[in-house]
Amino acid sequence: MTLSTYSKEDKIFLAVDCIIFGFDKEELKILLVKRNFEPEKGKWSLIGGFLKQDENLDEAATKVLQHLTGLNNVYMEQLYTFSKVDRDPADRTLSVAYYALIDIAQHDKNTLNEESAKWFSLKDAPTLIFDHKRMVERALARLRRRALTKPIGFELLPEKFTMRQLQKLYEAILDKKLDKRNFINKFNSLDILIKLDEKDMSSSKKGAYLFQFDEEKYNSKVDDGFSFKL
Amino acid sequence: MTLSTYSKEDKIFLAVDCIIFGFDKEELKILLVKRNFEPEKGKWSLIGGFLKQDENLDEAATKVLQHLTGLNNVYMEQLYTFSKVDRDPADRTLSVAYYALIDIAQHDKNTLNEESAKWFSLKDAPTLIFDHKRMVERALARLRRRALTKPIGFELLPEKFTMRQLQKLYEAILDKKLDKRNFINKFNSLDILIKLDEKDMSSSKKGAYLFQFDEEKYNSKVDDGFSFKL
DNA sequence: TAAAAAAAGTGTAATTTAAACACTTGTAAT
DNA sequence: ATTACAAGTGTTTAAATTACACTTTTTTTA
Repeated sequence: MTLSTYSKEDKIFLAVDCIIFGFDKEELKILLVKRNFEPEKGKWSLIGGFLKQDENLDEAATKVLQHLTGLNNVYMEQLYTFSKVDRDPADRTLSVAYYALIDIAQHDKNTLNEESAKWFSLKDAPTLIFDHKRMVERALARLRRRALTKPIGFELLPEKFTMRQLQKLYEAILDKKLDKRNFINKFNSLDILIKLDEKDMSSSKKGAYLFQFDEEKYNSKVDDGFSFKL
Repeated sequence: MTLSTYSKEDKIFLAVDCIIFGFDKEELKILLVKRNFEPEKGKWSLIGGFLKQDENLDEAATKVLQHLTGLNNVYMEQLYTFSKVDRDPADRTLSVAYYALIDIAQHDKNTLNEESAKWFSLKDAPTLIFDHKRMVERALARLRRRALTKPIGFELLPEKFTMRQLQKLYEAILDKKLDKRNFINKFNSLDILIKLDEKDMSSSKKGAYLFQFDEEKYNSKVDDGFSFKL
């Protein structure tokens, strides 16, 4: 076994691109950047980076996220690897797409200085470079499936949220109206939320109770065979 | 835009590895090969190959499958990209895993000469090189999910099959016993099978009617909003 | 200060879907 | 003619999902 074991094979550039989802009151948004290098400089793009020889993909994606948002501990999942030969006109490059869910509010403070990054609602996002549009579509499809089977919605909300906010979130993800009572009954039956004594007064005179995801309880229920299913 | 646009970035070897599933009467099997090059020469491995500069991943995976099984038009799906830095001791290599479903019977004829390839039932598969075991686990998990929401089971069966064979297949995939009547009722209600006038006499004196997947009907139902759900 | 407005909060009945369950039929072998 | 073996076939019960409307709380305004 020598250093040249695979020396007859091709080596290829590997990019990591992130679809960063946020949620803002009523709708899903994605975070895009104005590309500041060629090719396609100045066009809107997913945020990305290249994979280094000495890091794995999760690390590369984490780095990209950390760099743009200043956030660590972000929910993140590998999505798909895009490999069309001419997807990047500059050079042969594969891209491994990741998607991430962040609490848009937490992020806002940090990013205001980032001139080149901007949140777009999914509906009116600009034209994206390369195959990034396909990446977003695939990410959205994955998010929809995942949201029904894993409690990942909370990643998009502040730690404390009202049932109404939670419902609006799911309505945005699934792109359909849900029945208020059925939604609440469903979540109550799952029994993974903590009802706080605090109320959110920002959206009504009466105020709405705040809830929190009880991750510990969720985990122990999972250990006992429970599985989240909306 | 010059040829050296990305010249400061690293290039990396990219492998494609295939988890090939087959079904043999009662159980799921995977096709493995004895690796005939270093490192780990002589050990059991998934079948794989390297990605060339001028092909995309699907093409590379198709080539791998075609080469080993002699089959074209195989059901195949990209699974996940494995990137641990030291996953291949010989050199830094990423591997994009694909899984494929083939009719084991169709394949048998072609592969008998292939000395180094062998079918193993999932339970008693040998130790695999690198991270191939994880790949198989992930493929199996994906197959289980997929089989419940897409009519892909048929890819593992001959064109004509009995309801009992179909049931055994799903039992193998899901690793649990199913009720005969409920299973048949379910498939009948989906209304995507053609009942033939032929019988299979190989497993009983009475003989069992053969069925066929009606792909055309399925597709047109999908166009009308139908979705397969077992 | 009574009425209107605005969002929060709450339960039940109807429908649909999934699960449990056992006997009869047809044919070859003895 | 009897036995053995897998094929084939419906109904009942339970569980999950869906549809649906009024009351509460508090502020604003007439």
